[in-house]
Amino acid sequence: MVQTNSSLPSDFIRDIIEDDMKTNKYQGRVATRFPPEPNGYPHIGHAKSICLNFGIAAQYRGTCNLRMDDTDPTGESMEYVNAIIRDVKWLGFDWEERLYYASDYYEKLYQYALQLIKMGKAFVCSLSADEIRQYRGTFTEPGKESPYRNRTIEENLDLLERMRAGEFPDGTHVLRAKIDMASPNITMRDPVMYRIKKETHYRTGDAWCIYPMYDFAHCLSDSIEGITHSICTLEFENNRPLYDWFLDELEVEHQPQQIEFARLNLSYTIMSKRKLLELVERKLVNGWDDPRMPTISGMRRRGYTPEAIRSFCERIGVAKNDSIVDMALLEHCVREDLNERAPRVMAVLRPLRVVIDNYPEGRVEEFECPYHPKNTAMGSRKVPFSRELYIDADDFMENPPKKFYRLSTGREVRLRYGYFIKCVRAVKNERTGEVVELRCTYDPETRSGFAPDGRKVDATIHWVSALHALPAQVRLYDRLFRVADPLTKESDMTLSLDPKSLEILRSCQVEPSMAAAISGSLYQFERVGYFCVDSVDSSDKALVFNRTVTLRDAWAKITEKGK
RNA sequence: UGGGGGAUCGUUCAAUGGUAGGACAACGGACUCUGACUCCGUAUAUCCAGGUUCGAAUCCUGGUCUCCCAGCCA
Repeated sequence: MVQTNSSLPSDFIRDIIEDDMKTNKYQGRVATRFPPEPNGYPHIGHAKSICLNFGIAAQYRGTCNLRMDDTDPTGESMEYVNAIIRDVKWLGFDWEERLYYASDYYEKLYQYALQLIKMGKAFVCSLSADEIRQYRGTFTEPGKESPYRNRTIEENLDLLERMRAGEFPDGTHVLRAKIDMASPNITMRDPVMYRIKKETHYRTGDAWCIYPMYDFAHCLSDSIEGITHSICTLEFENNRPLYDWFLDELEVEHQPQQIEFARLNLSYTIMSKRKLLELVERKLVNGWDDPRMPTISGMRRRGYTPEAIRSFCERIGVAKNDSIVDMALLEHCVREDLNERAPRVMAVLRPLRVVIDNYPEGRVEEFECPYHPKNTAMGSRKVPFSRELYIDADDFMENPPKKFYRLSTGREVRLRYGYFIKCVRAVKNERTGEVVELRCTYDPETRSGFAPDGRKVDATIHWVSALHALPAQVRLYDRLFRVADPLTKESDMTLSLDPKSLEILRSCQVEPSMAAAISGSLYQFERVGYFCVDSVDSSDKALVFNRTVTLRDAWAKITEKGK
């Protein structure tokens, strides 16, 4: 059972379900489904739907099916099916043996179509796609009936069979429901049920050359599976009368109800599968699992956890308002989870050499450093200390502003889990003026991290021993887009991509305990952020880390304000 | 323009005729061997105009804004 909070969530959909339970509408049964089309990788928006559907099923002791809504061979593939299966599983949900495919219902759906024809409720239309569009009318004008609308049942039956048999080329005929060309709801103006597509389907191969449309296939698939609450997004609200129409006309024994909620939008990213595909195909990102992508696989590679994503999906709630959730909330959920579970280690991203003049050459000490400041159960590791160290270049300033209380010439700081050191001199590159090395002294009395004379330091900084540290590459990931809503107006999203969304640091130094780091494992680099071992490019010989998310940074806010 | 939805702190979700509340963000403070975590505190909202009512975010009337629909996509 997946439940991040102790309190059960409540929302308008769960209210409907509780009403249905009270009135015994489905004999107390709750059955949902998550119905992705396998034409792209699932993203965080899908995660919202997954958590909703599986969450509801678990809460009401019902079931949730995983169903591939694969009614259009164009763009669908097994690669996507596998990605979907992997990601839903990874998120922590279980459909048991109920993995279904709309394509498995093709024969049943075809029989339903025949039935509709026999009832005089469907007909084969031989208008071109263009003509159908023209006949459909507009928002303000009613449509015109197709001249083929009154074909006899026998003729329709014959034509549909021949469509199925492959006698006609693409686009020459479609099967349409006979409803009402004057309906103010355009969805009801004799909608297309089947089209001819002589394309190989990734599962059914060439067995079919006619494929059912969403509106026809979806409601019947739900009915076949005994779905009680068919939860979908807002844009299908217009389709609900049609969803019901097929089920009513065919007098199916089980009639599910469709309920619509607002899809997730997240600031600083995009959720359109088409646009995401475009980023991948144009190589503007490094594949579907690029850590900057809002895909589940991208977030996994970035170091986000299923727990964090589930917690996020619970917190954002479920409603019918169009909204854009602040990315900061997702990041908060990630930090909240990682703060608890990530072992602390020290890593220096932009190394600045420090020489401790009064520390004996060749001497090495080891400090016992806990992996977590509050959870002692996480244990500790030994970190070597020697005369030459690296600290982060950010932790030294030659002319520090008032509120900077890290290292500067003449100032003393504490090395995390180590000694107090004082900077006596900054060595500069004569040409560039850049500080290339710090000469410091240490106070041997401060080994515990405290001074016996009670003096205090303003800052504690992280470090690694130059002799013992391991080289590593660190990839600094940030939000993909510079603007909160990259798809506004007709603007090209490409222009909003943030070129700084990935910065690769190739000369980082991490403490030696990281030699054993396992692929995908998560760490907090103390005072810097959360990082994970890249699951694709990292190896024992060449460590590669991805920045999952920065730590909250009060200092960054201060410097930001100064600007 | 016809039809279908939606409007509550900066953002998001609640309040189902009876004190407008939570989370994130922001700001201030405490604590701190992580400028982290944690803790405490502060400010900020009912789209507008009428009406019903002892009492309206909620009910009624009229407006305004906004999203979705004219794929042989889902």
